Amino acid sequence: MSEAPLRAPTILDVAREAGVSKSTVSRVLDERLPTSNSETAQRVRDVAQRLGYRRDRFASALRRQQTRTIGVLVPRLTDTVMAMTFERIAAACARRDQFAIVATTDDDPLTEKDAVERLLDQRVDGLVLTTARLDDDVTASLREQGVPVVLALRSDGSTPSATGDDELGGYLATRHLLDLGHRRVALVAGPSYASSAVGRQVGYRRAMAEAGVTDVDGLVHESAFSMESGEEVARRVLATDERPTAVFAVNDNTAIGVLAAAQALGLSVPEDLSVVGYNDVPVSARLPRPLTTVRVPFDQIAAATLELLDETRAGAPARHVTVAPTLIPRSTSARPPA
Amino acid sequence: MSEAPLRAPTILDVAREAGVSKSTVSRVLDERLPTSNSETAQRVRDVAQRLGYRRDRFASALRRQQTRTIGVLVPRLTDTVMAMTFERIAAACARRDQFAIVATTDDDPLTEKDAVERLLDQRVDGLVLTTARLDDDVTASLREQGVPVVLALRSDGSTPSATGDDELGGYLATRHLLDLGHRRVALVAGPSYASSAVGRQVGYRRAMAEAGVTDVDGLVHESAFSMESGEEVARRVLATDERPTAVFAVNDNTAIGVLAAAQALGLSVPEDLSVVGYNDVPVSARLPRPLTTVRVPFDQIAAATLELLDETRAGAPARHVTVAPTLIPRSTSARPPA
DNA sequence: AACGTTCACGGGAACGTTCCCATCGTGTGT
DNA sequence: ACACACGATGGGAACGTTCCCGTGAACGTT
Repeated sequence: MSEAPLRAPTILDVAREAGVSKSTVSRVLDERLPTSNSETAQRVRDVAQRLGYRRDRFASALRRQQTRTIGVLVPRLTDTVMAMTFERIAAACARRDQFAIVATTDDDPLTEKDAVERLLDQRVDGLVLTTARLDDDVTASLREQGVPVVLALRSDGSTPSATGDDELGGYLATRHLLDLGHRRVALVAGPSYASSAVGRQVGYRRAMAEAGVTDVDGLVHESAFSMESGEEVARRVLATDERPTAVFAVNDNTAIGVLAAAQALGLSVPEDLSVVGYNDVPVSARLPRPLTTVRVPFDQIAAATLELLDETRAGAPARHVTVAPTLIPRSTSARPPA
Repeated sequence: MSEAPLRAPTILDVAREAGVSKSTVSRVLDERLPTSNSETAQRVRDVAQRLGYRRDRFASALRRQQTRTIGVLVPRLTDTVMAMTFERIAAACARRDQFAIVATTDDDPLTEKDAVERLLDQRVDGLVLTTARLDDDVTASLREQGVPVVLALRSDGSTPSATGDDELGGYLATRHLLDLGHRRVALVAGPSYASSAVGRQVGYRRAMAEAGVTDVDGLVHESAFSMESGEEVARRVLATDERPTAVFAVNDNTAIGVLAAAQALGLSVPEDLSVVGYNDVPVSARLPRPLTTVRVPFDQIAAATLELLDETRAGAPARHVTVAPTLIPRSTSARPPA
């Protein structure tokens, strides 16, 4: 039998109770102004606290014309990389008293259009896209509408972006395999519309060239980012006569697919085949055979993303932040068979 | 050099352009009213479309006193089960012109308090909790505040809830192993504060009792829901003399941990040990040894959740919806060693 | 033809906040 | 003692929408 308060207390209730005007309350409670410690301010804060006042962000947003909410677009949240990225962005938002909302595109341009609309309907102050395609134009159309946009994880060359250094990561992964003595190192590459996949491939090629392996085209196999396609591609690649002794997969999902294919073909890892993934998603460390992979500092990317968004809103020129990944050697990489 | 419109068009712009009053525009565009096809209505809609009018949900929410936004609380999004659940809830929301926002608790009561506050700050119309503990009181305190709350995936006995039939699922999983001829079937149970874990254990015990295995207490081992704790528990359990020939793990993560432990101990699956998981997260089908598991219809749960939220808002008495899971046999379960 | 009923429409207040501006009291310098 | 500046305060308009209510036109009934 709790008596629910019929109406949430407003700034007027606080004002009346504290014996000041609503303007004063508004000023005291304005988080953007320097906090005053005058007697009045103290009293107002006390009263607000006591009444359980909480600002109506809708009234506030209506007047201020900004919502302190940013929208994040991801292909899907069941992709752990995307879930991690969003989680970190949301946490970074919380720290700066903002809020992050998310919508999924399912990698489909039509769904993406729709998702963008739904985020804009929420009147977000800015948009973070993790879905950028090199062949895409959503960012252009958004910029035309005056919506601040920043890319995370991927870049498109023009829009401000915060990404891992994919070329370095690709280089490190490949170099690790080369250092173990492998020469026939295959790349299960990602789709060419994703800058991250392209970058990793560039790193791979650089490492291979450095090691004197010049003819790599036959070793590079495009795939999607998924486990399914990783498995499918690997089944083909590993069935050939000139089977590679190691595979660098564009991400952990793909690597897991490769591992499944190896298992199915009766190859043991790492004795017959070394595998390196990318991203270090949580499951990677817990696979029956813990996966050698490249760890990306997602929280640095998240933090940078929000800073870039601020800059963009302030009209600064586009800037590109990249953070360095590190190789995490585990049990799926070893010397090649003799 | 695109000339960004300085100001988004408002209802007044539409009214002026269409030669009617703002009231009329508001009525025509009110999605809750039956859509009129009068000439005026047509014209207003055309103009709105042409000007690119989009309703300011902040002004709207301020006046209507409801936001068409619901808040979802999950432990973490990197848990694929939670990501799936949220994705389905968000999709169901989109279908009914609502929006779902999410906050994470990291399974920590303090963080949870904070997350709830942040969702309430967003003035959500209702809250969905996937974090309910049987020993908890957040729901009570929320109800006192007059916030509509429903539970998903877990229940607490009193709050309205939409869950899978965990007892049935536990029964199916265990029965599957028993039918294969196993008798020493261990349960890596989940934490006792989660109704889902408790339900699965009840189902397990029922199946075991039916099969005439009476003394199961020594076969039940509590764990958290994580891969880590699955591995840790399994390392202990599988090292004993009276080693079980099969393990039913409370969820897929735990099962993956069990698989890792088996690998580490040199046991091959399913020859030496059968393993069954729960939830059928995407990775399960793609493990080197695809995991036998129990599939939960998450979209039915999501849809039911939103219906329950409506009911709760309307003041209906608490109702509990459970949906039936199905067993998905894959490669980690087989007859016990002879 | 007078009347009541229905309906579409418009004016204006309200939602809760912010912010511009005017007012007032205090302190400072001359 | 006076002019002036400055800081704290309060009144009121504004943000864009919804919704109550009043007006008048159209229609049907007697």
